[in-house]
Amino acid sequence: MARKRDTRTLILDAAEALFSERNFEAVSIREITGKAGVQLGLASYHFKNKQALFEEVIARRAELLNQRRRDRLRAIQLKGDATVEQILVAFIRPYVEFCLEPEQGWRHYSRLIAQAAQDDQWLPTIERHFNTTAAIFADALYEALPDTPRDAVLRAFMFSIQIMVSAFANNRRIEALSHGTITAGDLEASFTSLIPFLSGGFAGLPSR
Amino acid sequence: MARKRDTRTLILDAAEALFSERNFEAVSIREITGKAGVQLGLASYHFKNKQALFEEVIARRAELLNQRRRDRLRAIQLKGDATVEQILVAFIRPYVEFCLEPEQGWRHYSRLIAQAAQDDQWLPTIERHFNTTAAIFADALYEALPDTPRDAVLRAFMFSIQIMVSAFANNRRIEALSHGTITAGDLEASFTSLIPFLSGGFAGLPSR
DNA sequence: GTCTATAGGCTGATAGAC
DNA sequence: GTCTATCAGCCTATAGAC
Repeated sequence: MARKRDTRTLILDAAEALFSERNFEAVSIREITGKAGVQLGLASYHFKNKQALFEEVIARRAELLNQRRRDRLRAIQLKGDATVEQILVAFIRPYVEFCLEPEQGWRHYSRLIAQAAQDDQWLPTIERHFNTTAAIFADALYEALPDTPRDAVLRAFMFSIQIMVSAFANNRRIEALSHGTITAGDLEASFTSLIPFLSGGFAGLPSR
Repeated sequence: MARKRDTRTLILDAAEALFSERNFEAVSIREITGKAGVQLGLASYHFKNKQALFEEVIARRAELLNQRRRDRLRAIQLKGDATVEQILVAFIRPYVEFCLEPEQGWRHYSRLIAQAAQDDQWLPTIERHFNTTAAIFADALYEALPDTPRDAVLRAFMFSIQIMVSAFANNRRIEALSHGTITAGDLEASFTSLIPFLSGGFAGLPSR
């Protein structure tokens, strides 16, 4: 018999799943607690209010992801000068690996991040959790591309983050345009296309 | 004295501006009619309901954008074989030019599209208005890259659309990471970085 | 920590006078 | 086409019993 997860976790999991499908405003607390199978009032008891619940969903997995990314970057840097491609893989591969876990949590999380990342309302939250590690990767890219202006490198890195985030958020528009040849949910295939595209993008930047 | 725009247009403009800042669900009809300076009931009179109003906001500018893009592509193709970079410019440049107009409408529109593009709820609407032209550009890219698998080209095109859309949606996260060196609202600078990055990305795709 | 009940407010949509 | 008034439903958040 599966051990009963505590109420807090039940609510967080349900919120994560629902917020990954729809906006913050489009999901009600009643819906979350309903899906979690707990009473309405418990959401307010465990997480002060709706906004704090959303932020806790973001916070719950952020540090684990950041840590995995930094570990991977450090491992590469210990072996010598890191290439742009290696740095990108260190940043993106953990995201894919977590999403590929049989449990659905990370997949929901990645979709949720995709929408939070472009909603001004959550910009402070996103920055608080992800900017420190993003800055470390930006520095690594500056080092790998000493002859490219920093602004150009940073812009390219932001482009990369945006594509990564949306590529793994199951954007289904590609299915119609490919007449069904491509499946949006095939994350390994997306990753395989993504890396050479991004590496090529950095290679295409003008030098100083 | 400025000629008074009709109520329909007032409502569409106000809705466009508000929906560009916040989600469909986060904006109320009262807020829209309030900003437009018209009575609440008029929104339902002119546009059956909230959903239809949102779709009309998307529809209003879509065909003009598509037409400009196709005209530009055709002009290039008449001069000989189009390069990947030329095709990308034909697709993206009209978007930038509209956004640079002094009137704010297109800027709001571009932000609105950025969020609608990744909300499953609006996928059918986005596909209805934009897939025909997107397919034309995909075909042009296939021709320009005959030795690259079509799936890879299409994926790269989708990456490009995603970056374009988010790059011009004023994502302000780059401002903190650049310590203020980069301004998110500088669309010309974004465009200047974007084109070589995307061209390089296509160049980095594996050949058959 | 959990449950019930409810307060208090805002929502989209409409009916009907002008 | 416009304006006023209102309905019925849903929302978040909380108070208080257990």
